[in-house]
Amino acid sequence: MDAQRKRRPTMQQIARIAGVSVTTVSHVLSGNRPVSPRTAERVNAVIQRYDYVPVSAARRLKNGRGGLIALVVPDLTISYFAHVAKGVERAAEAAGLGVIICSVSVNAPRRHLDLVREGTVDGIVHLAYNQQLDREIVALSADYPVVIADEELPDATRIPTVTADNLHGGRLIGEHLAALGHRRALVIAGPEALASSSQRVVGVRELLPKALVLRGEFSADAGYRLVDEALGSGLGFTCIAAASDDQALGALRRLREAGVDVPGDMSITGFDDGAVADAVGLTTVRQPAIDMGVRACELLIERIQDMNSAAERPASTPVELLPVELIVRRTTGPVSTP
Amino acid sequence: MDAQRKRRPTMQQIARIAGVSVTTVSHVLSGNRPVSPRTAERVNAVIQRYDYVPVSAARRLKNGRGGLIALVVPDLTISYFAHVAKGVERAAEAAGLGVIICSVSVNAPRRHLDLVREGTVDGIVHLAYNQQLDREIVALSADYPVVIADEELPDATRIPTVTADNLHGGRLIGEHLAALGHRRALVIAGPEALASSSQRVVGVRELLPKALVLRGEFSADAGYRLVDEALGSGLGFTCIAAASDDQALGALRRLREAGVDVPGDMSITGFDDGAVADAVGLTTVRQPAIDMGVRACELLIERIQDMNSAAERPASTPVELLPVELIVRRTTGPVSTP
DNA sequence: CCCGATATGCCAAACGATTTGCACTTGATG
DNA sequence: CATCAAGTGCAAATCGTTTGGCATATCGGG
Repeated sequence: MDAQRKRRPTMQQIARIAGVSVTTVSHVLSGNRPVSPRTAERVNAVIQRYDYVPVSAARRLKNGRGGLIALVVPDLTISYFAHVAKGVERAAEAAGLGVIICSVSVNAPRRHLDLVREGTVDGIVHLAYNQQLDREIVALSADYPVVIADEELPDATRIPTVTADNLHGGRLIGEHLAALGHRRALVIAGPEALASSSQRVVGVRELLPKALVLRGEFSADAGYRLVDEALGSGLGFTCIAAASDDQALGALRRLREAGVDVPGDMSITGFDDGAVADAVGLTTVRQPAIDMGVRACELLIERIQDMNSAAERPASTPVELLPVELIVRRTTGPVSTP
Repeated sequence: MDAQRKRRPTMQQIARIAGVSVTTVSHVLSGNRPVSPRTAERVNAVIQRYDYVPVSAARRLKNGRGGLIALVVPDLTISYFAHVAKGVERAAEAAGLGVIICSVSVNAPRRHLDLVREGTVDGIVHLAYNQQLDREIVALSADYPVVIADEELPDATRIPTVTADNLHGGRLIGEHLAALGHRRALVIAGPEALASSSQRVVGVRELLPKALVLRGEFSADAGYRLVDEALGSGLGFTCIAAASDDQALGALRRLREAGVDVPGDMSITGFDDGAVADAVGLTTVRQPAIDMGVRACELLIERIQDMNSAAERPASTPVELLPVELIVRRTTGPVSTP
């Protein structure tokens, strides 16, 4: 029957049907030049009727931009990142932009950088995490709009950056534990190279100077393993401050296996306030994930405009810090006095 | 200083520098015509040196495809969906395709459908959830490559679909609870219109025919509210089978508040086996989220090829069912005999 | 009723890569 | 030496939209 595949109408055809020129149709769509209401209405009617959508590739090819930005995420299954993504989407939508999200692939970590090079997107928000990419990001940012979120890159003073106030977050944890009478703490930190983790540790130690620090990934497994180590070594401590909720979860599991009562015998805190924190009643620091996404997106939009207007770029951009908040739940309590 | 913005090289320039024609450069890239190894190497060297990446818009404009597919998700912050996304990405990468992810926006739910209409992507995997979009999806699928995942759409027999074996999952729950001696159950179902939820309920009731069914969203809040209702009405039951982990979580919270011991006084099960399930020790049914993503992506790739070769399309496509698995943890136990 | 101001529409040239038909140069093969 | 095949170049058309230059219609004021 219809061996003829239904073809999407082109702007030419829309113009012909509406009885105007392509120029006019284009201007109805873009609003770049005034069009009489009557004409506009007629054109719009035809567009509706034929469900016409302009081919984005043509537009992009012609004027370099396509109204699409990308968010690059290490791993979407980490709920914290997913929330940042939500924020980016919200802000982008408000600005009339589309957002696409890409996880950085293990096999081809640079693939997503090409998205901006090849012009599929106008700019990217990069959730830093993978240090191996840092240099490339910095290099890329010289020629294309890039914004860093969640992590402060060393030697990247010229890239707009937004992170949580990790230092203050650490202090909040420290104050809370100290106020409960704790003095000897085990701090489970993230990878050393990450500024966010280091800042948190610094904050905690301001209030608990004697804290012992162990490092590991942000995962639950790492938390489990490190607590296992610490217990094995017979180190004495009455509380654990983890650098992420996931680590805290792993720690909790290990403690449960060891028959340690939380918070009776041991207090424990996380960082992030993801969904699991609420589920298990974990005391933690809430990072404003959604807000972070929103701000990052806004910064990117500015950046795109700046680079396009060929304006002078400032020599350095301050890092924007977002406020954090202590959420007290059921895993922290007064130090036990046997 | 450098008021001159650095411009990305065009294929023309690459060709000139390498001392060949554009034709040759293009063929080196596409492999569409044999090129001598020596020439290819020289061209590739230049491409490397200048970090050349072809403008994707031009390619897409010329030959209609761009090697990019989209995954449309209701809400990425639901960890189950994030895992499906991971699977899609994995399969796409294996096929040399790029993946972009978009959450369906509340304000502009149809925005992402335009991604395929406007040709930004070659096809989409749609995680169904939002019934209001169902019709549009069905309509869209007539002209563009679309695959449905996770949910079976009514009247959509011509759209390739992959879901978990929800019926069997329900049976597993039912068997497990029945084997523990439970007879009177409260089933917390999802929205009625969703086939996945209905299937789960049917499965449970095969083994526990007397089960009482309440419906609500898949969220924790809904679980909390429904259990609250059930307790208030003084309905007698010894176990709760929720249609999602989140609902189960809400239910658990309400039970804790009511001082009901789990699993001593009440057993409870979820569905999904997301990260939280492990964290709180919830007995649940594991859906193969990642596998689902992989299969959906593979189906989409087939579909894209089929539609492109203008082949006859089969009148209907069978729904592909993925196996599920019961994961027993700490929230289920033998019925209490007072 | 005429004239300039303003609003609106049309034409055609880009944008950058792909692809096709044809011609040409090699080096190898019979 | 004739022939063939593979490798390569050239020029041109194409994809669909945008946009600057130019032509025309419409309107108010004098």
